[in-house]
Amino acid sequence: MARTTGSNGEETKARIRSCALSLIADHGFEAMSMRRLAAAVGVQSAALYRYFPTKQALLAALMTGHMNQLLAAWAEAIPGDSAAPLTRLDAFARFHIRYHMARPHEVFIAYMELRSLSPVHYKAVGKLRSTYEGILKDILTDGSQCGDFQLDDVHVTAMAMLAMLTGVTTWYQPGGGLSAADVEAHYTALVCRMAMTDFTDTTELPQQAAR
Amino acid sequence: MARTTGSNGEETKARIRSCALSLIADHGFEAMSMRRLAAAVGVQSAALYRYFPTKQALLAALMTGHMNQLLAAWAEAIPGDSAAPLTRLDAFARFHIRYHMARPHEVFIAYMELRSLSPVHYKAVGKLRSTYEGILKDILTDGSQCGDFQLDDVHVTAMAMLAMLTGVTTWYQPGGGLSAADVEAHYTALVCRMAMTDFTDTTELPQQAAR
Amino acid sequence: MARTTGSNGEETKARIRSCALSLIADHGFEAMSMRRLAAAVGVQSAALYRYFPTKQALLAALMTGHMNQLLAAWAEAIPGDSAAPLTRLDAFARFHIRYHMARPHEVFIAYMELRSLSPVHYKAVGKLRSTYEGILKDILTDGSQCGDFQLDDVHVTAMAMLAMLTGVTTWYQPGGGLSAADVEAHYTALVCRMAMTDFTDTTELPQQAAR
Amino acid sequence: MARTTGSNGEETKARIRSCALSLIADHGFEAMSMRRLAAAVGVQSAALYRYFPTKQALLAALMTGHMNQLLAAWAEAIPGDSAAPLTRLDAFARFHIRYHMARPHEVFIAYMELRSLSPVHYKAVGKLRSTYEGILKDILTDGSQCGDFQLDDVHVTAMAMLAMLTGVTTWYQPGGGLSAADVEAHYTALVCRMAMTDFTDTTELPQQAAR
DNA sequence: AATGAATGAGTATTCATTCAT
DNA sequence: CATGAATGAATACTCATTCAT
Repeated sequence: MARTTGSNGEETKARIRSCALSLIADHGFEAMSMRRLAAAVGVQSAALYRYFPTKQALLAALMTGHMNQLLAAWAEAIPGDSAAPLTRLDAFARFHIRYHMARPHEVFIAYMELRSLSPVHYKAVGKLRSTYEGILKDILTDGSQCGDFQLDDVHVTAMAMLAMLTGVTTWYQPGGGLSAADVEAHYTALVCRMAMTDFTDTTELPQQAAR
Repeated sequence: MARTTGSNGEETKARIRSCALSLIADHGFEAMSMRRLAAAVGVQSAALYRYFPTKQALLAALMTGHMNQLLAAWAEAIPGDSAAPLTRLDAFARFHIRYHMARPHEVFIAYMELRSLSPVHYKAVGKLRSTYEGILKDILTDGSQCGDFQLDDVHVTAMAMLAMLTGVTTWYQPGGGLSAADVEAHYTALVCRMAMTDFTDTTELPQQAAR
Repeated sequence: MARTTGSNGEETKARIRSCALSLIADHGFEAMSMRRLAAAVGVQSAALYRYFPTKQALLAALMTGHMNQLLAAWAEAIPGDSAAPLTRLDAFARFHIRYHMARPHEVFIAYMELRSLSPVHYKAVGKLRSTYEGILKDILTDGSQCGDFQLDDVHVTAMAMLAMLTGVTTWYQPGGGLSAADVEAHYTALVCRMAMTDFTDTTELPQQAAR
Repeated sequence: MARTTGSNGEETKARIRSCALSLIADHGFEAMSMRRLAAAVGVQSAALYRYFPTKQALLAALMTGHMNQLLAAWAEAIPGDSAAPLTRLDAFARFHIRYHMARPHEVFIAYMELRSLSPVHYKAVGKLRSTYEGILKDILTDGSQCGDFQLDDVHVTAMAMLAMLTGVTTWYQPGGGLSAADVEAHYTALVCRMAMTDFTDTTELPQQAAR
């Protein structure tokens, strides 16, 4: 036999992508076999190679796809460079949390499977990641320069904020006592506190408090 | 050949542990083959099985070992429950950052390979993890109750802080412009800001700022 | 390489079966490695798993296949329940000897590798075996009831006859002084003697003779 | 450590033998690992090699041991060459059944694991086996010559009798409706019938019966 | 557009055996 | 007399991938 009647290339490709996301999120990229993926999609494994030349290419497609969509989504949601830094920071935090909580599979994979990428793809995804980090760093730099924020180090603060925000996917389970909106509000508040400055430098505080 | 002259069980076991840490950190647990591990240790793969009955058992030993050492190290470093919450929070943050920056392999594995654990081991490690999280939560709760901290939600804040602190291992490279002491200071400051309250509730700020 | 030009699934499967029969008969099931089997068939070991999911499944297929063919062959050769018991017994003995001498490999395996079967398969094969034993027991029972045979115990006699008849494969080598037809005649005669009764009960004879 | 206090060579050797008999009977020789055997005995596997230089040697020891004991036991039980052939046949049958039913493990192994023997050991065991078969053949020959038995072929008859008698171990389970004495009586009767002649040649009977 | 048949390299694990102690 | 540490070869089985159809 050959072509299954009624089969359609685009549809199959989309099914492969979504099945792969589930399987990788559940078992990890290395642990997902092309056979299992094919079974989930409902084709023979040989058919997968019509759409993605290698397993690596599939992972790369998933990850760059995710990063590109993330950047595109931000471009749409963007409040503009002209707004006040705190407004922009708040918007960024809300956007990030909301976007990530809605796509736990993609996010998990984007962070966990970086090491499974071949050097070439790793570099490409790294670039997209840097672009995204740049958005936050620009906001922090602007706020720092105009005096709205007081930060020890823009880079460190940005990395800390992103780790914190992205970390939500590792513990949040919908259906518990907290709504997604609650989480979004709490995390956004924490991010803003981290940037705001109206309190004495904390590196001295403990000693004071210990007095 | 049989027993190598001068070979010693305890030593071999330690070498297996440390080689496994490197290899898993670099390639992931699934991607580390027992053959490659044996080669790194300098024995035949069959020899590994004298020390760890399965690959799973090796991972579990590594992870529970790490968590137990972490808890033991804290118990030693502990400033006592009687100190002021902010002092204790500061101490916790510094301890966590310092401990984790010194053991990037263990930390990476402890967070990345949870899913590779079998259910039984997963549960065991989960318990140890909760114990550690409990330390921070207790500090936050105490600070909240005595009014030193003002927090929206102890659990959310604790999770956010831990993700942020632990995240340092994903980007920090010694030898850049930042010293480990700088990073420790910055992160500790951020943690304290997240707990301190002497500025208006940020959930309202953005709207104000957007005016 | 991939698919060999002109390769055909059914053919490969048949070749696997027949090579497996030879190898198991020669070395035993446990001692036959899938590698050696693959080499005998002329494929890579991985190819075997397209046809039989496990080594166990291959053994089970061989053994149930043998038993089913044996039962089918009898159903075809059957002289009918209406014939005289002695006629039927003679027919059974001839059939059994002839069938077994023609398939020494299958027979040897069917008796020797029972213990290598997993419990599930063991039970299935056991059922088929009982069905076959039932054929002989029915003949003996009928002959006993109509007085043609005089038997101490139908079950014991049936077991004894089957062990005797099947045992031929352990020593008979074609090309010696005895033809297969001779063996068939001799064994059939022995079976009939075991069932016939026109001589004094032998359990008393030795004592008499010993007098 | 070295010698376990109180350990004794002869005792250990005997324990190895008896544990090996159980394990081989249960799982087969190939499936019994020296490790499992050592565990059953309560020593390290290396210790086994003090008593048997290889796994093969252990099997050979078990099998030649069994055959030698069998022959020795017959020599003791022997009723003498002067008795009447039927008496001697009866005695042989009773002896064989009794001896074999009492040692199912040894018997099972002696018949099932012949193929696991290396050529050298196979030949040695084969010789002992032939000696034992010779006992029966002599009885049959004597009975044939003096006219007490009428046999088509001494060799075929002997083989048939031995297969039949030995087969008892494959189905008899003590504790059912049949006592060991019953089985002995039934089998002995069958053997005697096979040798006795006072009924028309059975090879012609079926045709008659089919009339 | 997809299948059915196959490959070759790899997996974790187990084996009988050895030898320094 | 026996152990503890190790070996080297083997085991059943799985993998990503290929290619004729």
